[in-house]
Amino acid sequence: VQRLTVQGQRPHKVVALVTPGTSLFELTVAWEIFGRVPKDDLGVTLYQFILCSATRPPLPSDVPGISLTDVRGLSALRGAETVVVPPPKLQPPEALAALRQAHQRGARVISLCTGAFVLAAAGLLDGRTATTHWASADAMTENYPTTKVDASVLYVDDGDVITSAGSAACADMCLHVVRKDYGAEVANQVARYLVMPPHRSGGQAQFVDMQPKRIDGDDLIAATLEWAQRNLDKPLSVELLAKRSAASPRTFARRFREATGTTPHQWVLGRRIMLAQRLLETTDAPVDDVAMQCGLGSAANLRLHFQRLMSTSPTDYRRTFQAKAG
DNA sequence: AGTATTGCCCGCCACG
DNA sequence: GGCGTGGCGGGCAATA
Repeated sequence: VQRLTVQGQRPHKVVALVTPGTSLFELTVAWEIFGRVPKDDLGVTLYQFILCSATRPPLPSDVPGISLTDVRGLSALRGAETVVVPPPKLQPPEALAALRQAHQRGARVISLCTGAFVLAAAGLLDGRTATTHWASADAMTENYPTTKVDASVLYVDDGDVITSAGSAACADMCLHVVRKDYGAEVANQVARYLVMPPHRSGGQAQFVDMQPKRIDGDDLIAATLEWAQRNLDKPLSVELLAKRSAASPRTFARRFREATGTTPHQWVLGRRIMLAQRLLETTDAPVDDVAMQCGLGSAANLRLHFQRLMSTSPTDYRRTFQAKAG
């Protein structure tokens, strides 16, 4: 099915399917990331965000005293490019039918937390991999045996259907969607504005991507990044990285920015500081040694960048961390 | 802390 | 003419 989004056609229409008792936390996370923040260079919003329901407003939410008033009917799903489904788990049959119809028409459907049960009830998760809140993972496996439930990840991207795990993971997933729609740079801007990490630290696979990997040159960049990550102590000039990616420095820098949202040098710098953090936390190595091991050359240089990115000095960072740990 | 030098990066343009 | 690439140079951040 062809995605309805056309390059350059803005804003992308996001419709949240709500019901009495809708969970405000997840709904407002989606609203912040899609509805409020993303803007292009001219300050124009990149998403249009509206609510619709099978029930006429006002709809009570899960928070006492707060209800939803500006809610349209199910027909609003007809123009949706993306449908957002927050908890609770249950929706009336006509909502399920409308959801199914929107999906068949080509809309992307994304669920937040236990909203995945609504997708499952509509049959959208049959034979697919999905995730939901860990506390409900067993219930989902029992009720929908053809769905493979992976409770260990933040979200599962199956292309036209994306599911996210509990509460805060919704933010990671929504950010992932922004990245897919408008690129890493816009996503990073949103993350920075909301003061959340652009991608959770840790490095291990925290989301499952069922989409076929792109086969173009981005794989070469990815491989180079991985290599650079493991060799942070060595000099990592743009020229060197470009050579490893079999591209000219200029082209490499361009592709790099498209893929990561930053420049090569800034990315390397960020990784080096992350490594310094780890070394400061887990070893007693002198600051000079830490600086050498993460490729920053000298303690003075490490201090400079550490201060700028972390707003503390390396020794202070180590002290507070060790005080907490010990 | 101040200075010199290196290297980055981004706009611009030519080329295929 | 559109599109992606590669090279150049000015301005400036990063390093020595």
